[in-house]
This record gives sequence, structure tokens and C-alpha cells, in this order.
Amino acid sequence: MATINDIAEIAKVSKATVSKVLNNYPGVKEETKEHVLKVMKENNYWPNSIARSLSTSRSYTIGIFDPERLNNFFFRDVFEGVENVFGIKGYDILYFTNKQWEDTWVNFSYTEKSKNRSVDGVMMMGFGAVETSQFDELLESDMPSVFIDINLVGKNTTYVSSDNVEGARKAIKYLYQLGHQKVAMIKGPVGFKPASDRFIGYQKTLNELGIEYNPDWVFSSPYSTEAGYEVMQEIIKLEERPTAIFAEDIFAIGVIQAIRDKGLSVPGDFSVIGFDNIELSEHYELTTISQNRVGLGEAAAKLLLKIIDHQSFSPVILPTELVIRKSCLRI
Amino acid sequence: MATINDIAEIAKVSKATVSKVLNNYPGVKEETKEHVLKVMKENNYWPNSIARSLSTSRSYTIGIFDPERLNNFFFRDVFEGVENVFGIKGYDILYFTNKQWEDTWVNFSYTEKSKNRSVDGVMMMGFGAVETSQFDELLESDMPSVFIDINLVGKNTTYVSSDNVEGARKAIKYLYQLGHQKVAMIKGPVGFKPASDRFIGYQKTLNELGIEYNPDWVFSSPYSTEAGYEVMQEIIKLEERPTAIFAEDIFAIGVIQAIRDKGLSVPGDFSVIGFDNIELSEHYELTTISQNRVGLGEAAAKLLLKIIDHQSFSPVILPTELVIRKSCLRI
DNA sequence: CTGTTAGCGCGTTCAA
DNA sequence: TTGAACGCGCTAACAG
Repeated sequence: MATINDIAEIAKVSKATVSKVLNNYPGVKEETKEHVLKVMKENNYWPNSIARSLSTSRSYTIGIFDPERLNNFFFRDVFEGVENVFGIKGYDILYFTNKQWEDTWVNFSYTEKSKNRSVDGVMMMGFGAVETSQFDELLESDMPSVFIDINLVGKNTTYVSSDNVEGARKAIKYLYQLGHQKVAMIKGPVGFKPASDRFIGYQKTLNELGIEYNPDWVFSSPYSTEAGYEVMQEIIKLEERPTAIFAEDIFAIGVIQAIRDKGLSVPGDFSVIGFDNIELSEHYELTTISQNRVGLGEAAAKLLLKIIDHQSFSPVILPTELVIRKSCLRI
Repeated sequence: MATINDIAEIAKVSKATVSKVLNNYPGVKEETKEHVLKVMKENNYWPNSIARSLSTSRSYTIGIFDPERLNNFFFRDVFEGVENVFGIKGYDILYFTNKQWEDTWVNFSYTEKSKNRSVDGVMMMGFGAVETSQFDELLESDMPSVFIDINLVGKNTTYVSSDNVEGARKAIKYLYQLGHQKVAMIKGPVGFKPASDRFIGYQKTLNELGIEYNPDWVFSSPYSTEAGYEVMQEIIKLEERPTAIFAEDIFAIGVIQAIRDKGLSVPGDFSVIGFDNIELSEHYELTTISQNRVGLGEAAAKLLLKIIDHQSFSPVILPTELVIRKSCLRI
């Protein structure tokens, strides 16, 4: 591969000049500029990004920390959005692996890992319910960072998330319009912001609608289809049963299975409304609240770009959408 | 962040010495070595990987080219496998974005992109049915590379894939054992190696079993559930119908839907056997051939590591597994 | 407008 | 066993 020195030599100019045309700096005669460009093209020259990073401490690379490791449908789509916008801008994406170095004695922090690789910014996603103090160092550093679904802000940090409160409200209102006033909820794990926001939306909306909140109809669990299945078995045993269940899709699938296994039907015996619009929900004809996952990724990436470019920025909250399928019935 | 100079200064040695202990080189007194290590620890020092890359042209980073962009269930799992092994070895993963640089005049080749970022090797996946001449330059270069599902080899190149021929054989044999001798196949797009291998397995096995091959029962299409649905509608119209359908899961789901929509049943009227074991297949109770996707990623990563370390290597073909659910019936 | 020079942080001879 | 000095490829003052 040709280096800047080769080009300088061939073009009979100094490498400083080559560097200037490379970066489109002013103060280069149009004529020499064209000549240099021609030589570059002829030699298929492209600047070595490593060397460039070393001297500018900019790498055109953004880092991603993602403990969920793309196993989660949600973050795969977010990742797509992130890639969409960074790709256009010429960035590549460095995916930080989770494992520790085999023979290391240092416990690398997010900040250190990022600075070590000279990434221009980091995307923080897939942390779930987690102690946020682990991010203190990052927040105080000058490393640009954007969190997904964790509302942390700092001088170089912000976040994006869906409007989960409003999303839950949409679900409950829709149920209400169909005549449902007895609606149970399965909420996600404590400490996971989106889960608690959805619960808040549930409570607030019941209140607005003048419906009494019944704590017996609220369940909480880590996410799994099995959990949804089990909770629904409990609900069926209840003396006073709800007529509808509001639960994130992963739960809702289990809820539907449990209902069917009891010889009952959705939406005949219970209406079920989900949250997330996962791929499976379509196959279960589950009415649900959809998040704009790719949009979240794109919004996050744009925010990160703003921070990197020292523009002003503030958190982005994206609206959700009601996707009506066949799991809710008017009563 | 402390640099090697800081450490040298604090430890009152030269940076050459620091570098030597850093790389565990011989020729440094145990005493000084320990002293330097201590200073490193105290200052939480870690070498800057960019600078290191520049001087060694090794980056402890591997690149991934993936036009499918993780949208494909298959490659997400492969990616997980890749990450598993590289994480342990202290590598991070650079995900090359697809887009071109906004203001570039050079059409970057895989080799150039890789060299430009100084990655130690590249993983090539998600290319589908594609003109392999585009990889010629990479094959001839000294950049270590491993392909997934494209059988390319070179002095620094090899590949991994599942044993698709044998996988198809397992499917057809299973069907045969259940009494099926009339089995249709929907095959994937022409030029996609795994698809054609599965077709070869289908034909060979029919032949071995002494069953006549009926071209009217073979369909070909790009992958989609809709295509499976449509093909099955055709099959149902056939004068002489097969009793079983062999099709990749994504097709098979559509096949099942079409059968059900006609008021027929699986496996009552048709047996269906898939290939891939996608997440949905479980929900359709589809009997299928499962690939070890994570294993493919791990195998690929290990191969790449071998090439990087100049060890000998050769392609890896992984076995498949029959996953019996409820979509096939004895007749 | 162009070129000289000094870094960026590290690895690596080669002397001492 | 240690260290001075140079190079990796590029950017960024500063002179000319």
C-alpha cells in the first residue's frame, strides 16, 4: 500500500501538501491539488487510518458496549439503525467483546477501553437492570456516549428511549375503548427503566380513566415466555379475574399459550395486549405496542455524532405505535 | 491516560525497558521487571492500541464483512460464536459498515478496507449467492480470511460450513423411514452453495433409496415465507401430489400456513420437514434439520486465529442434527 | 501557497 | 541487562 511519502515523492511535493489536499484544507493551489489527487488515484492511495488516528486521536470508529451481545431482538434492530447512520458518515463500528484479556491484571473500565481503542464515541446498550454507578467514570470523562434506555446525561452523554409511559397509556386506553376495565399487568424486572415506565403508564392511565388499581392483578418477573405462562395460570385461578392482560410480548406469548392450554381462547375469554412487537407476535396475532427500534438506533447515532462534533444535544424520546391484530375483543 | 513515557519516567527506566516488560521479553532483570509492573499497576497503565498497531501492524482487531448486516438470524448466531472465541483472546471486532464514504473517489476493496484499518484478519459472511471473483484480490493478498458458506481457499483463506448434503440426506431418510416416497423440495436461490448442496443431498438420497426423482416436485425461489406459501398452493393443485415437503424453515412456515389455510393439516395431509431450525420453527412444531450456528462462528474464529498465527489449517465442515417435532407423520 | 519539523505512543535494532 | 535513537504514517504548527 502506498503511503503519504510515496505520493509526495511521485507528485514531487512535500507530504504536508499531500496531507492538505487529503483533508481538503485551504491554501493549496488548485493546480497542485489536482495533480496530487491524480497521483493518489493512479496509485490507488488511501490514508492509513491507524496512523491518522494516532496523530489526531480521532478514529472514525465508534464503539459499542452491549452485554446482551446482539442476542436480543431489540438490540439487533437498534444496531441496524446505528449502522445506517454511521455507515454513511464513513465510520466503522468497533464491537467491544465482553471477555477479559487472558493475561491482564488491569480491570478495564468502559472509559479506558474506549480511549485505548481511540474510538470517537460509544454507544451503550443492552445493560438491562443495572447499577448505574458503574457509568460514573464514563459520564465524567470527555468520551462522547449515548445510552439506550438508561436515562443518563452528562456533558458528553445523553440517551434515547421510547416513550414507554405513553405507550402503556395507548395500550390501556385501547383496551378501555373496547370495554375492558379489569386489566392485569405483568411487568418486567425491577430496576429496568422501560419496565417501570410502562408500569407507571399503566397506573396513571387507570387513574385517568377512573378505574381502581388492583394490586392483585399486577405481577412482576424477569423476561421469559415461561414466566408469562406461569403468571397466566395464576390469573386463571383468581377468584376475581381480569378480562384483559397487558404484558410485554415475550410474556404475552406465554400468556396466550397458557390460555389456550386451558382450553380457553384469545380473545374470546381474555384479551391480551403486548408491548414490543417482536417477530413472534405476528404469528400469535398479538395486538401490541410497537417501538421504532431501528429509529432508536438512528436517533442514538445522530446524537452521538452531534456530541462528537460539539453541537448541542438533548435526549430523544421516540413515540410508539399501536399495532392492532386479533388478540383483543370488544366486550 | 498514562503513556509508556510516563511509566518510564516514574519507574526511572527507559521506555524501551518498559516496552520489554510489557511484551514479556527476556533480557530484563526480574527486579526491574517487578518494579515496572508495579508502577504500571499503580498508574493503571495500559498501552495505547492504536500506537501499538502503527508500529507492529497488528491490531488485535478482526474485521467482519457482512452485507446481510446481522438482519439474518443465521449470522447473528454465527456472530455470537465468533465473539466467544475472539473475546477470550483479547480481540475486539470491527464491523465494517456497508456504506461508501460520502466524499470518496476510491472504490474500496475488501483487502484495502482491511489493510486500512490494520485488522489482523477478516471474517466473510452473509454474502449469499454472489459472484466470487470479487474475492480474488483478497484471496491473493496476505490478509487472513475465513468465509462462511462459500468454499473458497487460498494461502491465507479457508472456510467453514455445515454439511448440507448430509443434512438433506438426514431429512429425506427420516421421511423415508416414515413411509414417504413422494417428497417435494423447495430449494433456495441458484448460486447459493448451501442451497444447491441441500438439493444435491436430496437427489442423491432419493437415488440411494431407489426413488425416482420427479422434477415437477422441485421448486426454486429466493427465501421468503410468502414464496413457501405460494409454492405450496401450486403443490396442492398438482394432479399427482407429494406426501411430504422438504424446504428450508423460512419456506416451510409458509408451506404450513398454506396447508392450514386450505383447511388441510400438518402432518395429517402433508408432512413437512425444514432445514435451519429457526426460532419460529418451534412455534410451528416443525421437524427440521438444525445447524450448529454458534459452532460455525466458533470454528471460523478458531480457523482465523490459526491463519493469523501461521499454523496449518483446512476447511471445517460441521455436522447437522435432526430435530424431531410434530410436522411429520408415518404413513 | 509550499515545505520543514516536531510530535502522536509504541516497538525495535544496536551500542554501551 | 539497559537505553538512545529511529521508524510506523499521518497531522499540525510554523517558516519561508
